[in-house]
Amino acid sequence: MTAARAPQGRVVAVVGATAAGKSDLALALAERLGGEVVNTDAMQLYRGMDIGTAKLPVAERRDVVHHLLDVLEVTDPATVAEFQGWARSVIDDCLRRGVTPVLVGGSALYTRAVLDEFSFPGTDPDVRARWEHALAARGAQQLHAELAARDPAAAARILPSNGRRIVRALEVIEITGRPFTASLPGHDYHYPGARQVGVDIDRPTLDRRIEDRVRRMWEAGLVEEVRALEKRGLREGRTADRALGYQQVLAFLAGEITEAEAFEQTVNGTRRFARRQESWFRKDPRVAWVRYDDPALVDRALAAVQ
RNA sequence: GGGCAGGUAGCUCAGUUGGUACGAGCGUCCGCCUGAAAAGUGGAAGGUCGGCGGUUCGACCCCGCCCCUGCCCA
Repeated sequence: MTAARAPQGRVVAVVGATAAGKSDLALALAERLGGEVVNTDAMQLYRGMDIGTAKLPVAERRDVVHHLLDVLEVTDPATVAEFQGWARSVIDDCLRRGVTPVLVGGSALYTRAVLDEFSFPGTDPDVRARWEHALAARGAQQLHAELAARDPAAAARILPSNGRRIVRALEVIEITGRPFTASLPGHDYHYPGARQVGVDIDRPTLDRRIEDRVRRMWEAGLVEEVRALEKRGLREGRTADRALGYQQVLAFLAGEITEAEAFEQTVNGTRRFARRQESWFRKDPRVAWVRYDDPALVDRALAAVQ
């Protein structure tokens, strides 16, 4: 898992906000480079979650090989650490074959975990469960105080209200016996030949495209898709049931909100998500940005990854 | 034409028996993020309190007129 052992070769990643046009650009780049697409989207990992995740239909993949789509059941939890392993073996295999892997996906943490030097301290279900119960029973403030006693540095960086991060910090400290690193590592590529292209799009246009896309999802039968997945255990999922669109349709099917509210909440939630994605990708100085509506989009992107 | 209710942040609304608007949610903007990340989190910026006049030391809150919205009666 060290940089020295990573096979040499070009690795391309297409990043940016949802609905900006990443999938199309990645497909075009893969065609031009004779490469293969590698999904880095947490939700497109799920089998059956097609409409709501805007997964590129097989018929539109133009004979380009796509990896890491449909590898999980909706009842399976998705985790970054596990994904990192899968993605790296796919990428390493591509590189050994002399093929350029083209990563695409909106999950920024997943992309970075694969592309950068990023190692995870491990996990222990029992330890985790114990801290989660402690969180439920005592509250985030109390646990934060406990974290402060064991690891002042981590406590200083994690807000007292952020229960999830507090639990993970306590878990890591307990299983490793060492302090928890509460901040992200620097921008060091695990793959020396890595290049990132970002699709740049203005907010008003993006907001419009998001609403249009969600409307098309509804017309394409998102509600039916969710109903079918519900029978396969979507509700019991740890990760899949949180996906935008799915989460809202589940609430609608449970009678908690109306269908119109589910639609609206999906649009708004997706817009908020897009903003989070942008703030994440924007701060990575290695990303070369290309305008979504540039007539020479593909050529410019190609030039940026040479 | 008359009556009633209302016109406070981009939106939906709180609020002050007259003393510098404690505003809230949503939205917007900015940020954080190491095994749930389409998740989880923090902060900031926004208001001549419909308009004009009057009363008052002082009005968003009182009075008058006007404008706008909704409902009711003619």
